Amino acid sequence: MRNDTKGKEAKAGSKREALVRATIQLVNNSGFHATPMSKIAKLAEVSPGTIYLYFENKQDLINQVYIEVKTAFSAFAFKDYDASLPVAEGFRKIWYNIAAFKLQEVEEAMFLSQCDNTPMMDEPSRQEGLKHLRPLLDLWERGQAEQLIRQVSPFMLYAFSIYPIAFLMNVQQRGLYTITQEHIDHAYTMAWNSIKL
Amino acid sequence: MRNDTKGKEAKAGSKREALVRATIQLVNNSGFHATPMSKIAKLAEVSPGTIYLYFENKQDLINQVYIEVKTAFSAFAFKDYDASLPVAEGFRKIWYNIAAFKLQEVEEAMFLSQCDNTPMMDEPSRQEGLKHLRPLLDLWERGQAEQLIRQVSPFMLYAFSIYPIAFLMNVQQRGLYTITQEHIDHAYTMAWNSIKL
DNA sequence: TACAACAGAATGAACGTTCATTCAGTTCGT
DNA sequence: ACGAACTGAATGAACGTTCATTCTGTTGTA
Repeated sequence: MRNDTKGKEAKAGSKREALVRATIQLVNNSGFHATPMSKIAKLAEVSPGTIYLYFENKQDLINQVYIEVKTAFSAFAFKDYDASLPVAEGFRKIWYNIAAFKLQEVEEAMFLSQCDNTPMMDEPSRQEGLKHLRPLLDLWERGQAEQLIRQVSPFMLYAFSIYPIAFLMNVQQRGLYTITQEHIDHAYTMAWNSIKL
Repeated sequence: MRNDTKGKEAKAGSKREALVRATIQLVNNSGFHATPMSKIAKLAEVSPGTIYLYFENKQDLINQVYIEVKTAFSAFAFKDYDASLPVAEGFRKIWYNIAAFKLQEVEEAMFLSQCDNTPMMDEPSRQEGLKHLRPLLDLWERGQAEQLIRQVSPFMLYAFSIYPIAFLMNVQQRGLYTITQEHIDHAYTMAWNSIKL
């Protein structure tokens, strides 16, 4: 009768899922305030009114999508990571994970990048999203204690080792540049050189 | 109609100038699509209709402001720079200039950062703004020829040495972090370490 | 008087959100 | 087993508001 392609889980969440996907896609192409709810509804093949069954309003929609994507990002970033790894190896693992996320899950990564660089997100949600980075901060602290990593603020470490990946993803997405595995390896070296002692 | 070669520019241009300033300030706080023309007019102490004497429409307003700010940025970035300088010294000069711009002219820098990270700017204007970086690209090329700088794409060099500054400016602006001269010197070392051979 | 700069009200399109209604599926009395 | 009663997800037209842009009249100046 209905979509039997998946189990019962597909039924309850299907509309909401479609809305989340549509939101990510449209916000990427036009930005938050330039994408009307009507367009999101249309792309999700759902009536405008249905959005309000799952989300309080437009801001709540964005906030929920942001948290969801950020959570997926963190899961990806710390996959196979183990806090008992030596600092250099742990960082390498996390860095490559993040790079893989940004280059494979482009839609989600672009969405995060836009949320993090514009006033469309409210501060509480932004703070919420920041929490997920804890393991990386801990790793850095340990690296500093062991004299392997520069004694500078985590903001600085992030700015020079992680943030650049977002830029590369952006230019690649605009078609100005194509990133190969070799580029990624170079990028990793540059990232590590900037933060290592 | 504008650009009168007479000396009355201060008066003739005063409304336009006020509009440009107001646009920068409001777009920084709320983003492009969330700032109505009426608010821009109010902050500039001008009537909404008057905007259309100086700008074709909202998009044209943003484009013009973008180009103007980008031009100011470039002038700042290459102040006292001389292409005959040794590579390392030339890069240091430009890097410190850019850092100074981002930390002194916060409003303008934030505006650029937002334009460069969202779909609010159309591609032609973006290309136009990119041209101004030529001298830096030339410097990097020379550095690569002299085996001083890694053999990677300028995008990569930019991502790791310049782009991070924008991140630091952003967190400082959000009040999460305060940047001192010492931080800047550390940041410069990190930037240089990431791109040098 | 003539003309450009300007103000502010007016306009119409587009938006976020609501709500009366429909519809598919489940429950329950028989 | 069967259909009437019920449930809540889903719809989409409609509403009030906001916005970019235009229109009309006023002011200042030569």
